[in-house]
Amino acid sequence: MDPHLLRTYVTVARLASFSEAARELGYTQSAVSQHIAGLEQDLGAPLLTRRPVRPTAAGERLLEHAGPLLLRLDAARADVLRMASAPEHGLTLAVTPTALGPRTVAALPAAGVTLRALARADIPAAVATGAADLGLVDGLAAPSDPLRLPDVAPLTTCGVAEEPVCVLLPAAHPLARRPGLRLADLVDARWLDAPGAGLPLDRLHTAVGAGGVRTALRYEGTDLRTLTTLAAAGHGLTVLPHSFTTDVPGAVAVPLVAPRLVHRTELIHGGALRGPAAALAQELTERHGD
Amino acid sequence: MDPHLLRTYVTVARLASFSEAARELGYTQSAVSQHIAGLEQDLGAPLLTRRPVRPTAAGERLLEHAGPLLLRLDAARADVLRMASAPEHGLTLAVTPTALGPRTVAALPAAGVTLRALARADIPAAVATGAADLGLVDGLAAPSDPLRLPDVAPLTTCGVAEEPVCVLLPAAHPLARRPGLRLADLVDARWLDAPGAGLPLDRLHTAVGAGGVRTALRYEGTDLRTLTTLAAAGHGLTVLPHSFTTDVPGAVAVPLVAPRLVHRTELIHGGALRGPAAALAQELTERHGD
DNA sequence: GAGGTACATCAGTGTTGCTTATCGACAGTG
DNA sequence: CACTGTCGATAAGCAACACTGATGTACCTC
Repeated sequence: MDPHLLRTYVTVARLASFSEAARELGYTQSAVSQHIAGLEQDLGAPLLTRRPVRPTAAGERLLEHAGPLLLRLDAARADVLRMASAPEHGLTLAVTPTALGPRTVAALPAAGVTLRALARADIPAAVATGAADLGLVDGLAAPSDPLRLPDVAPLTTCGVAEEPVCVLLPAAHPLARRPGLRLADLVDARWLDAPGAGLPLDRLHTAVGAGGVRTALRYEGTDLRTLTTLAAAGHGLTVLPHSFTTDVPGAVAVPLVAPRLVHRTELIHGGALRGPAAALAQELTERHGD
Repeated sequence: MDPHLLRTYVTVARLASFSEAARELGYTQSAVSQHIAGLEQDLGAPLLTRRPVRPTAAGERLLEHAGPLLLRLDAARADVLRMASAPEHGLTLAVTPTALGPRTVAALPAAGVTLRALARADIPAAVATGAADLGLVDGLAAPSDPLRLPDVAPLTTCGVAEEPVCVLLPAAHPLARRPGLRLADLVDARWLDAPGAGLPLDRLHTAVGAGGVRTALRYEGTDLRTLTTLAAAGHGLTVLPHSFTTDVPGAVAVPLVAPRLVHRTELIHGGALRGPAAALAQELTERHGD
């Protein structure tokens, strides 16, 4: 199970071609063929069907393992390398759109910051591999409850903010006048599924049961403005942290009172914080404590 | 970053000796020395001090990565190998002491089961590497909230039981007559820290703040009877699922009403369930649903 | 300072892992 | 139905690698 073999395996599976994978990896087609043969012999089972090239059942399973495995490997290498190298001057911050609340924005230093918006699931990986110095992830959680993050590497997380979550309803919605909403009131509603821009709905799923959250429209972009516009136009409900629900024309934000969920933002970083990253982390965490 | 090099690195670090590690791994001392040198050259930083042999700062960091990494690697190999081999007859179940509630015990088949009691953190690893067919892990969580498990491999989890948690108090304790307890009532109390037998206290930590849960006595065994005896004798409080708190002489169990936590048990398994493992998993999950 | 222990280094060698070259299987084409 | 191009498997050759065994060197003990 040499990582090199694993790497060629995943590229072969991705490209569905031995020769293409060889080109991409800088090997000859022969070498790739031998890699796969070696892996299959090592594991005692065929991993790919040939012609067309497609993973077998065992191959599918291996693919599920291989991604995180190679990611961790990269993360480990990057992490140790980072310790030896000098601290850079710039500061790169990996964030989700909804993780950048007003308080966080205020804490950013005046210059020298690069913001990198990523999907929620990619932020730990970015921090682990050193693509970002710090990460800000957000999500729904029970009050003072840590978020569930994929652990690609030994990372440190600490909460930096918690605020109420609101349901964004069109102004004309029958429930828009309510002071607070229970999720149970909304079993018949349709939701906006916007994994890139909004908050993930899976937390609502677990709270209300699998069938309870039905999605009306899926938005694959990362723009919050679009999301709120869609919500105002009645294409579906969405949940957002309170500070993101002010000034949305045509829509009303009603706090979600049950289940007791908060919008939680966590700062995540690798081992040793140095330079401007340390200062920002200090700034962000000192108020919240947690 | 060859896994072989990583493996010799961790054994050298563990044994604090090149020669000892060589003996354990079946290499010559020379080979081990070359492995470490290769790794250090690859990463561009010394990983170990010699005489005495001890990890450097970068080495410590690498150690944190190496364990999970090698574990995942083993898990991947075992998982794929399992798909190719025939299903065995026996059924091995990895459990924590408090995960085996009365309903779970009732569902076990009459014969052919091996129970393996492990530390909470080792159960995912055992299931991932195939040391056990199924795992039962428990812990404290918000109602209908999944547990936080270390992800060593792509595993499937599903809830099988939730029940109230109780605080076990000596019968003479001033709060023993209360119908229910809030964690806030217990800020002055001392706790039993029993990671092997009882439930982990870290969940209480997050609920009440870092300083709020102070431990009086640490018990490193895995025997629940000892734990309840210690609690009854006033050596500290402990939290247990309700069904484990009946018939404890000299102690009274009072439900914990705030924060809203339940004792949750989850079944965890690898990819494809076959043979008796599938039957048991079916039996355990069909009632609870989740 | 002699002896012992423990890690580093060097030379030698068998194995591995790659490349080039060739083959067989298959699909599209005239 | 042969012709041709593509794709993966296989064979042979060669260079690099990863071991072993022997030797070197630092440090600790007595």
